[in-house]
Amino acid sequence: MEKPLDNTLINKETTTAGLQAAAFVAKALADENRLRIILSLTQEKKSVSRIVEELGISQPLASHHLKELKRALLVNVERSGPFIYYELADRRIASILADLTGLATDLLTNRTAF
Amino acid sequence: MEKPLDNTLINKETTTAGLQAAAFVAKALADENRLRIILSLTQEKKSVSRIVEELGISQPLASHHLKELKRALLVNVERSGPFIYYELADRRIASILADLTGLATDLLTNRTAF
DNA sequence: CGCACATATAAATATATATTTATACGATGT
DNA sequence: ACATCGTATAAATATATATTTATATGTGCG
Repeated sequence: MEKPLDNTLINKETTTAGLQAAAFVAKALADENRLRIILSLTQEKKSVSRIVEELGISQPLASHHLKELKRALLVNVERSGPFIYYELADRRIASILADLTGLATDLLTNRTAF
Repeated sequence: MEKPLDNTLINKETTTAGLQAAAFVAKALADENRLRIILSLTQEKKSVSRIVEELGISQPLASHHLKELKRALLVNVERSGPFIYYELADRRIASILADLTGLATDLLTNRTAF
């Protein structure tokens, strides 16, 4: 009997598909307003109007960025009466954002690990 | 005596500057070719021609993406004779790429943590 | 010096993306 | 049914970015 391949043990990040997926998601992270939305959704699920007032951006702009986040599968959407609530689709999103912010902050202040 | 503020204890990712920095770096991650370069540089520092042959992209294209990575402070550059070597500027870059790829792969295959 | 190689830059093009303004859609209450 | 609120979509514009092709710069060697 041959040992069956276990996909979870094949380095995901080495594959073309993996990097393609990563780039796809990274594009959704490559905008400050979307990062602000993600950070805001870290606390709890929120309606569009709530996000609009918290971030101080126009409603269509918020709507557009939420659409992008949804396209990248980073948020889930749920309707409740007239409100539409957005929530993060995965806990790791907040964690990756924190890591990214830590790295970026250090890079921009000359503090590097190597 | 007042307790002095310790910046390392103020959540970096909550500040506007932090998110700005994160978006700036995320932009550099938002391209598959650049992610392939980063992944390739995870192993060791490499010359442009080496990257070109490993990735199978044109030399000017590699040069352009390397310039972007440098602009985002993700790589350091070093000249040795006619060769120019690029290396990752920080160990966390590879780790964040791995996390991102893991998340993205799971999102695109419907496997979510929440 | 002149040639070959490694890399960068320039120019041209195509495509994508962010933002604003205006409008449409959908749900609720009267 | 109508008015209103919450949200989405459309259209217009501006800006950025990826890629290709052509050319320049820089280094080392005969």
